[in-house]
Amino acid sequence: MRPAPPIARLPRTTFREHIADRVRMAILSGEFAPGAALVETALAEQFSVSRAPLREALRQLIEEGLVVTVPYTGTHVIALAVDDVREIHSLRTTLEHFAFEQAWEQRDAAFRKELRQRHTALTRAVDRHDELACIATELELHSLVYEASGHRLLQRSWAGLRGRLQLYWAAHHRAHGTRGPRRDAHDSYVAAAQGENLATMLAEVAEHMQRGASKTQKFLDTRALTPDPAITQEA
Amino acid sequence: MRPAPPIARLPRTTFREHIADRVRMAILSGEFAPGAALVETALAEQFSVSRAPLREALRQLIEEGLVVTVPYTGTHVIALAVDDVREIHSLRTTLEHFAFEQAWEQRDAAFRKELRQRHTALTRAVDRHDELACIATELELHSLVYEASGHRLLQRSWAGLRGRLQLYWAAHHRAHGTRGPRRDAHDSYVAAAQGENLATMLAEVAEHMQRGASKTQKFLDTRALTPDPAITQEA
DNA sequence: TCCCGTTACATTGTCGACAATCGATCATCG
DNA sequence: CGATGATCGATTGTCGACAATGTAACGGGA
Repeated sequence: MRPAPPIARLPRTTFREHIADRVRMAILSGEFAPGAALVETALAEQFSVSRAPLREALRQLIEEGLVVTVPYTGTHVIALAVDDVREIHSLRTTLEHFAFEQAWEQRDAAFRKELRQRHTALTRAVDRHDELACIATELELHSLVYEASGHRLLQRSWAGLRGRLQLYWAAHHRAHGTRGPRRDAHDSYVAAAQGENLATMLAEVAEHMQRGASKTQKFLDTRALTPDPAITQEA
Repeated sequence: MRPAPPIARLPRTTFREHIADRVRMAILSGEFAPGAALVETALAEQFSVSRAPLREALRQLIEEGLVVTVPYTGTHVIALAVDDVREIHSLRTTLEHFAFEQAWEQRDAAFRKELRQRHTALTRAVDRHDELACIATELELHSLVYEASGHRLLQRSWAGLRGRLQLYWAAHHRAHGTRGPRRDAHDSYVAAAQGENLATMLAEVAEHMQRGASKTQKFLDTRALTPDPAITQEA
């Protein structure tokens, strides 16, 4: 019936979703630094909405693991601890292994094209020395395999991990000055993802994560990451 | 000062958490069947609270993936589709593999004792033909390795999976009459978990899940699971 | 009979105000 | 001077009412 516009949903109709996106972006970009207090009344006024939709947006971010709130006391952006970063890397390795196993046989021309496109976007961000774009494009590149897997539950788990990863990368960037990957850091990753040997790809993923973990460890040796252990995430 | 009661937190102080627990239990026990509409005003009156804390509780359940809500239209308990069940089994195999890898070296006497206790609880539930207790105790048994892994992020992913698994088992039970595992279904699982061969344990996990998946397939061949494809979960 | 516009109802979204609780500050007492 | 208790401010929790929206029933016309 329709001329088939690629609009799945009309523009966001509820404040809650819009605000959740805004606050999430503010947190992940570092505008709200880890450990910072998020006051509902202030945020509500800033976004020109009532506290009700703002609270629901915050509740969503709580479930995503980006903020924590203590009843009657306050809400804070989480401050990742050392163990959390280790957990991110280890679980991410497992999930991305699984994602490639699921997606391997479903790869097609569109997959390879999209892979190259996202890799190009990442490379350009590196060339531009645009750290924020580096984080975004690198996440996009790694997200592709999760999308290609067609595994919704896996994508859900990845989404929970992705937020923390972005949060950590942003913190790393602000603290360490630079964080982005070397220009050729993903060449072997992309090449393996287009190849025909799954085992090679899995090994590449493991090595890729290992590089990230060792860089993290080196970073952590110089400075502590969490100023206030009380704001850390809990189980 | 105190006689040291093991109270980490005083009794729940906010309605939101209490209500979230109540509604979640009602869904998982089948009191609110898959696809059923959850009306905020009705639930608010049922729990004798305002809609504000009830909505926040629902928002939490949405993030957990137990209910979906369409703006201005309605909220429904999700109805698992066939693919969802497959996804549950495949992702669960991956996560439980990873959990055993993480927990393997940390197993101690307390772990083995707890393992036997939970296995005994499950066996007794089977003997009692208490299907609800079967579901709960089997989940408890499998949860042990996630707890023992000490991996909070992994536990978070498992929590998201666990709810769906319980939901599916409950639906399976109501539809198929019986669902509980055979009395000896977990003997080899528990034995391997106490053994010294990690590879054996991982194989046992894979086989255990395979049994569940095949049982599911047999079940799905006889009757459809999702009456209304509109209420299914989305990415 | 079928189609379509209209209307009414049900449900969720949003708002502003008030209550409950927590943390810190300050006064008081030993 | 230190410790203890009360007070105050700040923040979140909760409430009831109203607005926006979607769905379905209803009625009119071809």
